Amino acid sequence: MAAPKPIRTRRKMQRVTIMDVAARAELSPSTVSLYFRKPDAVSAAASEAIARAIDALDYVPNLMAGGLAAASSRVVSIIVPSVRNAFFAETVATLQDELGKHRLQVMLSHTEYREHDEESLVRTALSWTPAAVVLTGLSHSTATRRLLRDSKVPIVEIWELGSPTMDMAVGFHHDQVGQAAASHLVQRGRKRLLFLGARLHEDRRAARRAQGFVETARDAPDVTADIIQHPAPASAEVGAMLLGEALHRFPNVDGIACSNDHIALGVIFECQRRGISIPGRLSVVGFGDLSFSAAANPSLTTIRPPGDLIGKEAARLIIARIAHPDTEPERTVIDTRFNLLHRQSS
Amino acid sequence: MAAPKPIRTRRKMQRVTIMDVAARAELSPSTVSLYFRKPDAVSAAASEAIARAIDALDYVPNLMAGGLAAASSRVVSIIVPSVRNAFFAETVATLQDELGKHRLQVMLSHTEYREHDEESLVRTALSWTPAAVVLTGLSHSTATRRLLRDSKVPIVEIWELGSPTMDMAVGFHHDQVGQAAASHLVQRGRKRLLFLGARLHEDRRAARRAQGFVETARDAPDVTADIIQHPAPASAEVGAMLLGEALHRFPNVDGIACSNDHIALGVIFECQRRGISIPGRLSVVGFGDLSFSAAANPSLTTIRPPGDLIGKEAARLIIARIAHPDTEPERTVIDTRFNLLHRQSS
DNA sequence: GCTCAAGATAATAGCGCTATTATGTAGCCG
DNA sequence: CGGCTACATAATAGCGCTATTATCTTGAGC
Repeated sequence: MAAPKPIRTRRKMQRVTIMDVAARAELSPSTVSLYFRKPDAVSAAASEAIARAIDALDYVPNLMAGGLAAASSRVVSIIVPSVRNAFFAETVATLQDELGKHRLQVMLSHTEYREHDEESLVRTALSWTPAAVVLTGLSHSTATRRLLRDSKVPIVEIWELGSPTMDMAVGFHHDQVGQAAASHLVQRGRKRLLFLGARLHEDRRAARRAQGFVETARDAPDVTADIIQHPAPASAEVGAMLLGEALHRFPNVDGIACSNDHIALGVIFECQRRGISIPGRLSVVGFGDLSFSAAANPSLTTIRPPGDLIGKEAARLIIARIAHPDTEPERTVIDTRFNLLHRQSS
Repeated sequence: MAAPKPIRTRRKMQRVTIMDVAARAELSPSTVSLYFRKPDAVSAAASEAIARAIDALDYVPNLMAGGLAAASSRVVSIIVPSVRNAFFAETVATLQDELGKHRLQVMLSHTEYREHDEESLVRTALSWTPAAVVLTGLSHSTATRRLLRDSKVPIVEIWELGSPTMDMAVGFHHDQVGQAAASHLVQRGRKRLLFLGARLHEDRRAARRAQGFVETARDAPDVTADIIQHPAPASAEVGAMLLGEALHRFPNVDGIACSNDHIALGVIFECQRRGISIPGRLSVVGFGDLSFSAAANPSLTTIRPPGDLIGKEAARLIIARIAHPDTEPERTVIDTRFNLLHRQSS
């Protein structure tokens, strides 16, 4: 019962491999591999021959093979609620730019604010043995935490600070944002305050800003504060609607903080239409310092979250961690703070 | 000279592999692999045993190993100028959502409007043997084209139509946008037209809109048209500045088209400050229909590019192509068109 | 001239999975 | 009840690269 030698017709890819390059350069595959990984270890003559061969053959390395062999990859997986949101877009873009300088690739996923989706996204992310994982916010399921912990991959949580942190974190305290807005309005002599918020049930960070706002406001003498919200995503139209509701329910409102500048812009537009003077009768504070905020009429007082800085710092932490894979990882928390930009609307 | 048998101490990863799962489920690795790739081919009993094993071991598949073995991956590489730009953010987000439904991952890269960077980005993209590559626009270097052609990977060019197309394309004609804006203003009886543009030297598509605008405008009797531009990225502030320059150089201007809504918003704000009536003395048309445009005061007439539709259609094409890898690929060009939204500003 | 270290290059054995082929096992037919 | 098919499972050989070790080449030092 002699086992017949099976003839395998494995699809022999026509792909140009490191072996082809080596053959053409009259060197071994090892040397070509070294050329990519540690160029300094290869002689000038060999380097040139390899470069010529690569060029002639139009060689494209196979990073999956490399990653498999090295049990690592230069992929950073980023999970944000949505890149449609200008805040996260800014951070993702900055991360992308900074990581790109170190030949790290960005793999992007959205939760669309559905937190329970995060686990499967993390699972897929880990399937690529990424160099790092970036998550938005601090609330993650137990399963997600376990997955990430077991993987031993560097983790950066962005855009929110508080407890507990998994590994590294870069962001700021959203309740402090609300506090800053409230303090500002109180300082301007406002007494009847409102927080106008969009999608607070899904956007935990906005909800924390709202909470910080009312708590601080209510600590001030003779000041009252409430929250008015709308379930739709933030837009100027929602802002206009919310102002209508605010005036209806609290006719003597004189200070408004908004969950972001889209809402605030809608408030400004609606006030123009209704002939309500800003900041004469009403002070308005936004959040975001979006592209239009400084140019608005009146220009919008707002709180600027440093989306770019968050991206930069997160990238810096990742790169530093990758550079020293052996040293005991250090838990790092970076508070980027935020800026209140006082303009005409308050 | 007997060769000593070398003892390899290859780092034996502690990673849970398909073999561990197989052992626990008392099945072969092949069957476990089949369970992932073709679940229907595995018996119910086996499936259950495998599922239990996966759960117990917290198995995370290694997609790099899988991709290497299968000579393919479920990664779609997307290259856009910048995700900071709301247009591309919208498309990227939609692509991400649609592709995600089919378990396709998005790898994202930015050119930052530096077209000569595209080649190296494409090169890296191809290193992942992606399922498809999505590029913005139609102008690519010869080397980029060759790389992509040789790779035989499905390609979708988005956000611009014209010649020549590499494989599939989804977008619209930007010169037609300019034409539509010009026709609209001419119809409204405007005679002294201007196109206000930001970063036209880098943003080819905006430049084509500008060109289409002046060409169409100048065909109309008694109508004159010019372009005023600024090298900075589009923002309301730049819009305000451009309006200042426009009034200075062409005091009798009565119709303005903008390279995007940020510019247009700046124009509106600046007109408010200067007491210039819109649309009484000046008609304004934007591009983009950004979040604030409908709520502006006056609401902004603008041309809406279907960023979400572009993403949806691109995803559809990719998914269709992947589903039929054998059939001869069909060159597809989808013209999504665009909408002129007539509002108060014109 | 010989030794030895440093610098280059090469040989080898996987990384964890999939595709392909092979084998086993019922179920059905005549 | 032998043979044949359909279905389920298993065995095997890579995919293209990297990490590790081994070997070869210089050139310095004495």
